[in-house]
Amino acid sequence: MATDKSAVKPTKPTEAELTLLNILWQMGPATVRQIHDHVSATQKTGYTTVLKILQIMHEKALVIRDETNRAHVYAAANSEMHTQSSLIKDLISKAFGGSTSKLVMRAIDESTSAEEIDDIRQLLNSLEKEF
Amino acid sequence: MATDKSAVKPTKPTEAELTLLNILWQMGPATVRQIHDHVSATQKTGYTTVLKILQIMHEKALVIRDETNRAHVYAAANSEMHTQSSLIKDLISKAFGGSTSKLVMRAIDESTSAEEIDDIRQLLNSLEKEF
DNA sequence: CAGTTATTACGACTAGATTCGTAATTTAAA
DNA sequence: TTTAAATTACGAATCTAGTCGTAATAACTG
Repeated sequence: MATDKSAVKPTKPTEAELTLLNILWQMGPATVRQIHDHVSATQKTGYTTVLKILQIMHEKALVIRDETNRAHVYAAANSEMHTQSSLIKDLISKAFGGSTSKLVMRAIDESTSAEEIDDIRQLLNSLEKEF
Repeated sequence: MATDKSAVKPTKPTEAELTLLNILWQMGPATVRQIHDHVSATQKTGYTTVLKILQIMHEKALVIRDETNRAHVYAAANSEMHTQSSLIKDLISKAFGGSTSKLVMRAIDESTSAEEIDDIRQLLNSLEKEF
């Protein structure tokens, strides 16, 4: 599988990358220091580890960075919504035979709160699809 | 309580492993030859590659195998439903902040067919009795 | 300016995933 | 029984992810 740098096809983030993206979506643009401080609250990860992953994410175009100042400022290249859609489509195709309804059936179980089910119902109602 | 090899927590299947699991769920128990023939229809993967992955999956307890005959017969250790639930829960926690409704919102878009949306509506309706 | 500190760059190392070639083994056939 | 074919076992090679140490660089302080 060739890695063509010119073909900027959106890469699927790895687990560590997704962790950092979640932080960036929450914080907005941030320096490595800020991101590391944030991630350190829950994990014991070295500063240079976070830096390295952000550099790789930059090569993959998962993040953009502002190099104006000494401390580069990183930001997610794509919106949380866009990335979530991409991830869920990937899972639907690889584990649910392309069936969205099958996925929803598996997603909802006894641990799903009544509030969440209500939210889903409202979403369905708002979809006035013509039959 | 010590870690018992027979009670190892099922690991998350990798992508290649998920491909083989999909085949096993569809075909039922099968030999390496049968599995390879099936996978060869869409990919050009060597016989020993499939064999090796199945052996690793066996070590991980993702599959069970019957060694009675010369050609071992492999079968998925867990049901498709169980594995799907596990995968979707993993994604919900890592990319959707634990919110099932958020996932469902992202899963449904313009490419979702009216039939699928209808299936989801019926699922929601069947849940209504429980509340 | 010199020394300290903060940050980035570079590369090494481990672990897991994926690939497949070759050897060993078993079964079947001639 | 000897040969051929099919299958499993083993291990090497490559690739990606994740980890972090150390060097280089830039900025700040006195």
